[in-house]
Amino acid sequence: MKEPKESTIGGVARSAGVNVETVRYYQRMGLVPVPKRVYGSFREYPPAIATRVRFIRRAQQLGFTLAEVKNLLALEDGRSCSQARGLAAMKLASVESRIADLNRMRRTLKHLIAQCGAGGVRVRCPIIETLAHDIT
Amino acid sequence: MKEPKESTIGGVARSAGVNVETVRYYQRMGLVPVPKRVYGSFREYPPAIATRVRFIRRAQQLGFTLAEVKNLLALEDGRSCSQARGLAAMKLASVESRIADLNRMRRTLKHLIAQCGAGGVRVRCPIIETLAHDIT
DNA sequence: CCTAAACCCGTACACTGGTACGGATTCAAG
DNA sequence: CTTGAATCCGTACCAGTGTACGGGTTTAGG
Repeated sequence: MKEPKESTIGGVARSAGVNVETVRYYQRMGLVPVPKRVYGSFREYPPAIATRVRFIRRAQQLGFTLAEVKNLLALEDGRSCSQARGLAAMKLASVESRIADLNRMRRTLKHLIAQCGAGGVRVRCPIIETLAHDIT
Repeated sequence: MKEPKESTIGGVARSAGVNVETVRYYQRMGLVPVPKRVYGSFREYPPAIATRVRFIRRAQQLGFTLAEVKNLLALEDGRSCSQARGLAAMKLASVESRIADLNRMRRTLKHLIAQCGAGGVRVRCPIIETLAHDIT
């Protein structure tokens, strides 16, 4: 048994780049289903589960909490398309607002870096000065 | 004593829109200085501290952890401008990468919403279908 | 068939970012 | 001067997101 089989929890974890315990945690949180045991005692994980775990990680990296991810995932089991659409629209709005914030941050940082590079020796570093006051 | 004085921890908290305990927490974490007591027993908070707390909150909203914020704030005490510049450049890179991720998410969400609105009744909602597979 | 490696499951612990509490002290308005 | 609010400080607790551990079971390579 060199490496865990794809269809086991270990295979899922490896394939999604997370700890086995993390997968189990997501199961406890209701973010991924717990598959049935087949022929014995090990559970059989279909490929969709690894996909789902990867999705969860991506969403987290973008700043969504597990609770929010759970809502996103609920779309999958959702009855109505319009419900899903509404949820997606809300997510879109929050994503766009995040982007706007980050763009402001980005502009400021670029500005600061440019100033810092341009000006010769000053009494205070412009980055230092500005950060102390406002960065939006 | 209708409202706390500006120069007290309560004033700082109110002015920055956070809990007094949060300010104290930031002090423990070394994110804001603990001013000296003057004439007695209450500490005297200069306006810069409220400014700093507001900065911390803004940075947090943009997804920076307190540890990262601490690095940002270290610029203020930093010796060399070039050091500050390097740090700012790293932050800029991470901000830009976040923006790129979010833009991908945004495009996908928009696409999904459009599809959902356009197509009539389908077997499966396109949002649901797509989320299950990839959203990047 | 034997044995190491993986699974299973429950529980405990860890780290972040706070929030709450309680007793002692201090301030300031009436 | 009294009294209620605010400060100070230490400590304890909370939720979120995992990670570690330990003992029992199952699997599969040799």
